[in-house]
Parts: sequence; structure tokens; C-alpha cells
Amino acid sequence: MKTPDELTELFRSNGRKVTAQRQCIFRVLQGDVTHPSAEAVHAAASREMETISLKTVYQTLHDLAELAEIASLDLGTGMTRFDPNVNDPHHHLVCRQCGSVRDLVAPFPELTIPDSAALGFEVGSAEIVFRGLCPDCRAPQPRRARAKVGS
Amino acid sequence: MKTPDELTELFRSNGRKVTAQRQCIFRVLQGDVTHPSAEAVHAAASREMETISLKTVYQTLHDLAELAEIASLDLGTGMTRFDPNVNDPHHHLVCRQCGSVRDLVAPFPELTIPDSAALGFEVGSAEIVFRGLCPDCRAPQPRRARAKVGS
DNA sequence: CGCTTGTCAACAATGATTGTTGAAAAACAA
DNA sequence: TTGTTTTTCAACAATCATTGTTGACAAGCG
Repeated sequence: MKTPDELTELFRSNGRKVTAQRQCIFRVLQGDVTHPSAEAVHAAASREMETISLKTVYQTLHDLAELAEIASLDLGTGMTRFDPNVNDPHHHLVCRQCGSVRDLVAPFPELTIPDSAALGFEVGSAEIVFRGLCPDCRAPQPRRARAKVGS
Repeated sequence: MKTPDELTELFRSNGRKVTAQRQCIFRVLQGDVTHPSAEAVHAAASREMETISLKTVYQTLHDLAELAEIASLDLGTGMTRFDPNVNDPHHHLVCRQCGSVRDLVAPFPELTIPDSAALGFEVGSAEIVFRGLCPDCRAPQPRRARAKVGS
């Protein structure tokens, strides 16, 4: 994702208007590695602008996705997640327990399909989703446990 | 997925009751390669039993998934898709246009993560989703076109 | 055959996301 | 700066997939 200033430029040059709300969202997304949901972005933005509406957040996220400045991901966690990292190709680790997402930076084989197997499909992209348990959900806190553990 | 008769056995031995509705759903799923949504299963089942409710379909699909007789997939098409093929491991081709899903039977590298990259994540499984255009959406019918084409 | 318990179907409810609308603010030109 | 046009904002209400609730009913078991 570009910087807030660059995004402001980009939005203007695309005929979109740049409002305080949008710049707030730009800042919130900047460097966010948590793959936030729209709700999470809204919560973070609300800390700066109490009046910002969830609808506005959705709208701006869609705009950013349309301009390919963020990626919108459906990782099976029940809500769309947004990823500001669109510069280096990567895959995702998803925690089955808490739904947290981490980028997996290890490069993977090209994942091209033997044409014989594609059977007429024209394949554009491939994503790998690794599912498992994040460090936090993997083991209960040895002491100072602060929530229920396991199933 | 097992045969309807085997599923009847399995359900009984698990303390679940087997009703005409469930057997109807068993039959509908049998050999279905379209990765149907719950709605699609309901539509197919309704052809045999007009009164079957969508809720019952959801319930039975969840039961089957719990017994690992079908897989429930979130492939980003807006609804959960169900896959009766749980015998041979495979991945999926998803059409961006119409949402149709096809199994990809080509075996893939084990997709294990270099432990250094997992960063504490305990990885249980990996899925690959290939996105592109299915043969039908790829090219308009040369003649006898029967629906609107393209965007 | 009768009892117990799970299941059915018809609701209503949820949660994520999108549509609508009048008011307000951004961009642009003079 | 001011006026004009167009987009965006925020507060609704609506939608879609999915799940919760409940009383009637049927499956399984003795």
C-alpha cells in the first residue's frame, strides 16, 4: 500500500474526493499487519474520529481494493479481511481458533497447473491458505491464564 | 462420501436418527461434483421432497461435515460450498465469474512450511485455491448464445 | 406397543454487508 | 475567495446466508 499522501494523490487523480475520514482510514491501514476486518478498521478509525461510520469504512476499503492498494481476502473467518501488503506476493496462515492471520513470506513453487489438469479452466491466480493454531492459541498461558482454554 | 446405506448405519451408530429427509439429502449429495451450496442442495432435495426445509438441509450438512463425510469449503463465493469428495486429497479451481468449482486432481508438493517461516504457528492443513475462468465463462458461445455474455 | 429422545418445519433473529437519502463537504473554475 | 457541481457522509433500513427457538412429530429402542 502506498503512503497516505500518495493515496491522496491517487484518489484525486481518479476523480475521487479525499476527505478527513478517508485519510484517517489510510493512516489506520498503514503498516497494519493484522489483516483487519472492516469492523476492526472501523474500531481503529473511531479512536481518531468518533463519528466515522462503518459504511464509510466499507466504501473506502472497496475503493482501495479497486485501486489494488489493498487486497480483500475471504479466509473463511466469517468476514472479509483486508491486507495492505500488496507489494510482495505471499500466502496466509490462519488460526482456526481465534481467526488471526499472518503473512507467510516463504516463496512457494510457482503453482502452475499442468494444462492437462486444468480442463479448459483459464487460471489467473493461486492462493494457499495454511490453517492451524497461532502461538497464542496453541498453548494455554502457563500462569496468569486470563480466559477459557481449549474447546 | 459413503453410500446412503452406509451413512444410515453411521448416523445410527452415532446416536443420530435417520429420517426420510436425511436419506434424501444423502442421495442428492451422492456423486455430486458441483460443490453445491446449502441452497443448491435444498433445491435438489426439494425436487424429491417438496416440504423439506432449508434448516434441515443445513443441519444435515453440518452433521455430515462433523462426521467428515463431506467437506465444507469457504471459497469466497459468498456461501459455504459442500464437497462430498473427501477420499482423495485435492484442491479447487474457482471461477471468478460464475462461482463454479472444480476439483483439481493433480497432486501437489506437500506444502510444508519451513519451520523458520511458521513462526510458532502449528500448521494443520493447507488448501490451494486457483481462481480463473471456467470454460463456459471463458468464451461466449459462438452461436446459439442463450444468455447475456461477459460483463 | 409405548416411551424417550432427536428431528422437523415454520417461524424469528443474527451478523456481515449493501442500498437509500438528504445534508454537508471537496474539487474546480472564475 | 466565492459559487457551482459532484462526491461523500452518516443515519437509517434492507439484504443475504446462516443460526436460534419451539411445539408437534417420528425414529429408535426395549
